[in-house]
Amino acid sequence: MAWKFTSDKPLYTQIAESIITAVLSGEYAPGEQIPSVRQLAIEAAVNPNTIQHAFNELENVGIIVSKGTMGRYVTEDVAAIEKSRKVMAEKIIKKFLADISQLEIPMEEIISIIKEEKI
Amino acid sequence: MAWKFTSDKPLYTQIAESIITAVLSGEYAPGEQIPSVRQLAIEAAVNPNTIQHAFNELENVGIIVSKGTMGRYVTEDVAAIEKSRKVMAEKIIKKFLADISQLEIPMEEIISIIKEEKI
Amino acid sequence: MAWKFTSDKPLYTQIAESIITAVLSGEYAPGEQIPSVRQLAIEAAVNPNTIQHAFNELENVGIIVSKGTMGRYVTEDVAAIEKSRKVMAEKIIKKFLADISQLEIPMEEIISIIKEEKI
Amino acid sequence: MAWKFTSDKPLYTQIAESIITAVLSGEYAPGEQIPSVRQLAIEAAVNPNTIQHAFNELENVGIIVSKGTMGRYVTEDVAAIEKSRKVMAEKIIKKFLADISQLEIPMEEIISIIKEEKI
DNA sequence: GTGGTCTAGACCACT
DNA sequence: GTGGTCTAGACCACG
Repeated sequence: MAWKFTSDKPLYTQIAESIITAVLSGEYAPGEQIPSVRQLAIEAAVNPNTIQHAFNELENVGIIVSKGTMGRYVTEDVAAIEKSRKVMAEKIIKKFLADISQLEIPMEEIISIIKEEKI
Repeated sequence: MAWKFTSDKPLYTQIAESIITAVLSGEYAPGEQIPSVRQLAIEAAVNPNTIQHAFNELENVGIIVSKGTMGRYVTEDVAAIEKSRKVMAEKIIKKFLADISQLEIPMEEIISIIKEEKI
Repeated sequence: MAWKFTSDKPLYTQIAESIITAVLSGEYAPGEQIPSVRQLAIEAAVNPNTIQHAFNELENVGIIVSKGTMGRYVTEDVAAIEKSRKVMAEKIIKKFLADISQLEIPMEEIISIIKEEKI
Repeated sequence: MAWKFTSDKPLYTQIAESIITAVLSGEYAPGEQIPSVRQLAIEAAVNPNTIQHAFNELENVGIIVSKGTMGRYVTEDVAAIEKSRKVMAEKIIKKFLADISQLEIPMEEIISIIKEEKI
C-alpha cells in the first residue's frame, strides 16, 4: 500500500479510497481480515482517528464488515463488492460529465482526449 | 442565469463556474460588460464579498478584466478564453482518469458508459 | 497625443503623466497654452472632471499655471520643468529599488537585465 | 518579522510581500511551516481574513501550499520559488522602464543614478 | 454607482 | 487549533 496524500481531499477520504482500490483490485480478498486501526495508523503515519473515520465510511458502503473485537474483514459478499464498483463508477462518471459539459466541448473530442491521456 | 447552489462546493466557486460557462457558451461575448458585484449579489442572493471572491478567481484565470470604476468586462482576448477552456478540460479529464482508474474498470467499458449517459 | 489607458492606475493619473511627458519632451513648449478641459475631454473621450483632476495635479507640481479665464499654460520657468523631471525620476527610481531589493537579486544582474530589456 | 504598513498599497499585498521576502531570503526555508492565519493576524494586528487574502495570493503564485488542517508550508519545489523570483523581477523592471521612459532621460544617466542610490 | 479593502464575528470540516 | 467560507456592514477612490 502506497501512502501518498494530496491536499485536495480530506485524508480519511483518501485512505478509504486506497482501501477500496485494494479490495477492488483483489489485493484484499473477500473475507480477508483488514489490518487494525492502530497498525494502519502507524503505516500511514496518520492519526488513528483518521483511520477510524475511513473505516466508518467503508462500513457504510458495505465493503467491509466489523466483527466486534475480532477485527474488520472485507465483506464475503462478492456481489456487494461488484455493486460498489458500479455505484462508484457511475458517481464519478456523472460528476465528470457534469463538469465537462460546462465547457461546451463536443463529445467526440472529449473521448479522443481521454484516449490520448490514457496512453 | 439560474442561481441554484449545492453545498458540496463553495458558493464563490459555483458562481465563478456559472460565469465561465456563460462566457464559454458565448452568452457573455468577449469585451462585453459583466453585471456589477452588487447587482449579481442581489440576483444570486449572496453577499457582495462572495461575488467579489468569485470575480477574483476569474481575473486570475484571465477570463475577465476589471476596468476600475468602469466595471468588469469579459476579456477581449479570444485566445485567452480558448486557452482557459483547454486548460480546464485537461484538468477535469485528468482528475476523472485518476478517480476512475482506481476502480480497475477496462477503458472500453468506461467509454461506453460515458456514451450511454450522455444520450 | 496618443490616448491609450490601462487599468492599473487611475485615469486622471495617466492623463497627467501624458501631459508631463509632452512637456518634458518639448511637445508642449514653455509658455505655450494648453488645450482646454473640454477639448481634451473630447479628444481623450473621458469625463471633463477627469481632465480637471489631472490639471489640478499638474498645477500642484508647478508644471502648468492657470491664468484664470485665459486658460492654462505650460510654466515658463524652465528650471521648474527640469526640477520636476529630476524629482519624478528620483521618486520612480526609489520605488523601483525598494521593490526590487526584496527579491535579493545582485545589483549587477539587475542592471544587466535592464540593459537587455531596453534593447 | 517587522510589521509596519504604509497606506499606498493594500494591507494584504504588503503582508504577502513580506512573506515572499522571507521566503526568497531563506528566512522561511522550503518545506517549512508558516505561522497560522490566526497567529499572524495577532502578530500583525490585522483581521484574520486579511491574512487569508494574503495567503491566497501566495498560493496562486505557488510559493506556499496549504495542507488543510495541518497548516501552510513553503513549497518544497525550489524551482517554483526561483521561477517566482524571476517572474516578479521582470514585472517590476518592466514597470520601472515604462515609468521612467516617459521622462526622456538617457539610459546611462538612469543607471548611474541607480548605482548611486544603491550605495 | 463602480470596484476594492478591511473588520468583526460566525460556522464548518478535519486532525 | 487549523484552514476555509460566508455574512453584514463600513469606508475609500474613482467618474
